[in-house]
Amino acid sequence: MTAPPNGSSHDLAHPQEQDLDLTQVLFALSDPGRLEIVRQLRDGPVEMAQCNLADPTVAKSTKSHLFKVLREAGVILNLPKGRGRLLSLRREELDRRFPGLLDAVLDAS
Amino acid sequence: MTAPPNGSSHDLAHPQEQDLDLTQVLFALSDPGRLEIVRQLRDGPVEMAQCNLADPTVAKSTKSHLFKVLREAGVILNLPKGRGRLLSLRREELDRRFPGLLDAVLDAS
DNA sequence: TCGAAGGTTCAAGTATTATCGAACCATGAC
DNA sequence: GTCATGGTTCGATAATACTTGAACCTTCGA
Repeated sequence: MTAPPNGSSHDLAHPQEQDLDLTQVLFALSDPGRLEIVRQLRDGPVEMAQCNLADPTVAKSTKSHLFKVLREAGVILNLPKGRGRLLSLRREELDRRFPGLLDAVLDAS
Repeated sequence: MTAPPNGSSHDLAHPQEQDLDLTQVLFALSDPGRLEIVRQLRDGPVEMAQCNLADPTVAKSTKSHLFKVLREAGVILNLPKGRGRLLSLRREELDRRFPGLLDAVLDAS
């Protein structure tokens, strides 16, 4: 097969802005580990490999799961970049859909 | 025993403002049923007996549990009133502790 | 004092989530 | 190619959370 499947590259599913659900977003943010991740993305995209949790003992499959919950809730974007992945907050979409929510959470002590 | 235990009346525990935890609050709000309750308290205190869920089939013990989660997270106040209970949002405390959060959640579509 | 209304708590079963190792896949470096 | 790096997914198990009936408590009204 010489023809590449076109747009292959492990593409993960992201919900559309219109499908974002408030309770799902709140749930995604309601875990300390996931919240920690979100805070790290506050100032811009971060490569997953550089995105470390306070607890260094957590398995990589567990870490992957945390990202999955955030992605499926529509909180973050997880795109392929080189041999790794680039993570970013879906700020604009979240702000449009739930104005003030993300800032309130990020600003909270 | 003629002497009443003084301040008896089924007093439920409520966390202090300083002990409110963001992730716990977010978790409490991340359930559709609980969110529904919180919305009903938006415009002021409501007696529990008048606080009904969309789904009328839910058992009273289940309902009680929903209120418990909200209370233990510090989202609502649950005080005795007559033979029932009066529920209210802990608005001021939540606003002080997590500015903008409650409004963002309540205003969300 | 008795009964009914309104709620909490307990115990037990069910469902959902978290966690991890192992297997697997893609990319870039060589 | 081959190998190491970086991640995802799967399957299993542990931990949480949800749901409910039963038992119980308190308050109001008769």
